[in-house]
Amino acid sequence: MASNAVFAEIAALAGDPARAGMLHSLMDGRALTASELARAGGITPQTASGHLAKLVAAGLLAVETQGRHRYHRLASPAVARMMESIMEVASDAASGRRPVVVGPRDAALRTARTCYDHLAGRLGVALADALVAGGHMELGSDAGLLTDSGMALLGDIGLDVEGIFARRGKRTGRLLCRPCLDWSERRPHLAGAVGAALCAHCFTKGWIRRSEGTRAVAITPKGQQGFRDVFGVTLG
Amino acid sequence: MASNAVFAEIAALAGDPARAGMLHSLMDGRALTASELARAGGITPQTASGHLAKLVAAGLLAVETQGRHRYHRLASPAVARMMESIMEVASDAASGRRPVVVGPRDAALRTARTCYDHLAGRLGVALADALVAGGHMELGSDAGLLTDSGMALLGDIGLDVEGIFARRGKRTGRLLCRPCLDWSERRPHLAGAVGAALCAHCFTKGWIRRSEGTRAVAITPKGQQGFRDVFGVTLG
DNA sequence: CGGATGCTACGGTGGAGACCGAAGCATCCG
DNA sequence: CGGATGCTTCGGTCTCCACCGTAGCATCCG
Repeated sequence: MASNAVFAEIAALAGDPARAGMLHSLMDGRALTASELARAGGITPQTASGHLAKLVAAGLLAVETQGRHRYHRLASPAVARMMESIMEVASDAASGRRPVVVGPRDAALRTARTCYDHLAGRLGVALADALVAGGHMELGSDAGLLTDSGMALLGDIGLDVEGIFARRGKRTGRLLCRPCLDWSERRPHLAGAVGAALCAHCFTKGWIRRSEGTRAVAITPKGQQGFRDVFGVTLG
Repeated sequence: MASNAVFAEIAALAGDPARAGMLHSLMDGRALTASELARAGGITPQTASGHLAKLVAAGLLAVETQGRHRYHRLASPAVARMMESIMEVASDAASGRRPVVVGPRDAALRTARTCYDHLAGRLGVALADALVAGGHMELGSDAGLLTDSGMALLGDIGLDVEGIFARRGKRTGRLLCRPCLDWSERRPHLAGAVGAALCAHCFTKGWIRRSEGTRAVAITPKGQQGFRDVFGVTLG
């Protein structure tokens, strides 16, 4: 089968430490310049340039030139899903070998971070738990479902729920949640179209703010209040 | 982050052509001997032995010794999901470059095959379509949902629907479908716990039969009738 | 226009690992 | 017991590719 060669090629591209580091740093959905990615991969710009050319040629990354900068981002949600699924296996492997030692530097990441286009970490898991507990969502290992009350709740805080379904859900209404295993909490959180919309909404409402040069996000005072009032979620 | 190294290691393991071939041949969920896998990877047994040792050590494969044979299988559904997601990206990449040339040898595979633990190919897609058309299932890009009538339908043909939920769906009932993009049809089909149960049921009922040494499955005359009567699905 | 910055192209070096042949160990069978 | 089969270990070869230094091209800025 010819598809086997392409499969191996894609996996091998993700399998180099430097490239993996670059891809990893793009998992928050933003676009970064070649220099920033070189730093993320721990290599010189000229080496990174070669790697980035390969990744773009293979369709893993999309690139956009802006002046003398070249901004790279993940080419599609499919690439992000691939990364997530590899992380899941890697997480299983790592936990099987060692009792999961993580440094204190990861504290911010563990509290709240973006995972491509949705929220992860303790915040992401807590939100998912709250939605389930409140009867707003059902979440299994393979799929998630937004209930009528969940649709109403998200509509109340100003989310354009119908718009999400119109854009992404071609053949049905109201589901389109997707569980995404959290590597730090080892519990599913809310991904998919609904997760992405909720995350974007938190940014525009000023509930969370990106931290410089990391996937971690900071919860603003306004966010503390919002998460408590709407979802009953309080994070230390 | 230390997790980055593990990530790269896992991806690199999948990124070698020989190992990719072996993993690919295990995607039907069966367990194969080291010799069979060597043939699948196009390498000698002694080379395969080294590869398999690495894959087992990394937790991608599980191994069971039976006499002088060592049977290897995918270690978990997570590994299968990882493979699928890489295939999805590879499929995107390949289709973007070439107009997708597939040989006639793949005809059987395109008609019906197993995808780890569920059905794929024209049969898999047709079943998913039929379930959606009949109002038995809703299927979005991120998730799927079995409706009440779908539960009844599967119960009628003798599927232990409640048992599935008891075993796999810890926190909810009735969803647990998962869409899985079909690389030949480029359409979602039915995966997840429900897809696995349906596939297993088709085997035990004698509707489909494995072909020797391939992921393709043959539809028996009994199956032709069953698929037509229950789902209204007819395949050439 | 001239210097600084961001990125890419080229050439050479070094190391990792995929591969096989030969040989050794366990298991099955007559 | 002795030959055959399945699998693994060891040693050596060879190819591939990640890496960087140097240099060149485009863009921005004073």
